[in-house]
Amino acid sequence: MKADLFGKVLQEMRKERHLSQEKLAELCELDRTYISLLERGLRQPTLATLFKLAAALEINPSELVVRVEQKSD
Amino acid sequence: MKADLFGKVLQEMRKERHLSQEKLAELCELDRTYISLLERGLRQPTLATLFKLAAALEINPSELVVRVEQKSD
DNA sequence: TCTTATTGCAGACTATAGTCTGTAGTCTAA
DNA sequence: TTAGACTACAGACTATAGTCTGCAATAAGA
Repeated sequence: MKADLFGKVLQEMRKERHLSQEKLAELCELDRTYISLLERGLRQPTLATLFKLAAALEINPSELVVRVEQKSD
Repeated sequence: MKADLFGKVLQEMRKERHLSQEKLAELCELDRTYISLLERGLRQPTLATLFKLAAALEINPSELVVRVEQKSD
């Protein structure tokens, strides 16, 4: 699994929902700069963080993972 | 998301495959004691670790997450 | 018994997830 | 020009993921 795939998925999902990094961070109670790190592939979320992000994006956590898998092909 | 759900799923999947913690650890290049910590809900894997575990269990990472979601209900 | 396989668990450690503060760059609208 | 919204990024920090070593407990089989 390439390190930056999740970041790309996260950014796509966030932009589709017209959310700023700051607004997303607020929704999932994470730091704004950490969202930036995730999107740039400089951090890997834990499973608990994945669930928080998915909830904020109103998507199933597993669906987020599916999108990462699809990018792996 | 309750902290120990993933651990239960992991243990179920491992036992279905008749793998010891040690063998699973070897397959995904993680420490045996860490598998134990995961199964007991004392650690949360990162996304990268989730992918490693799924590969060792010969299952899609997203399918692992689906099982955690199902336990959340 | 004894041995082997398996797992829990403690303790000390290293690597990285996640926070906090601040600065600078870009873009858009007034 | 300037002000506001957005983001990249640096640095120093705290919390937790993940490793390593070793010991104790249990169960199953010779």
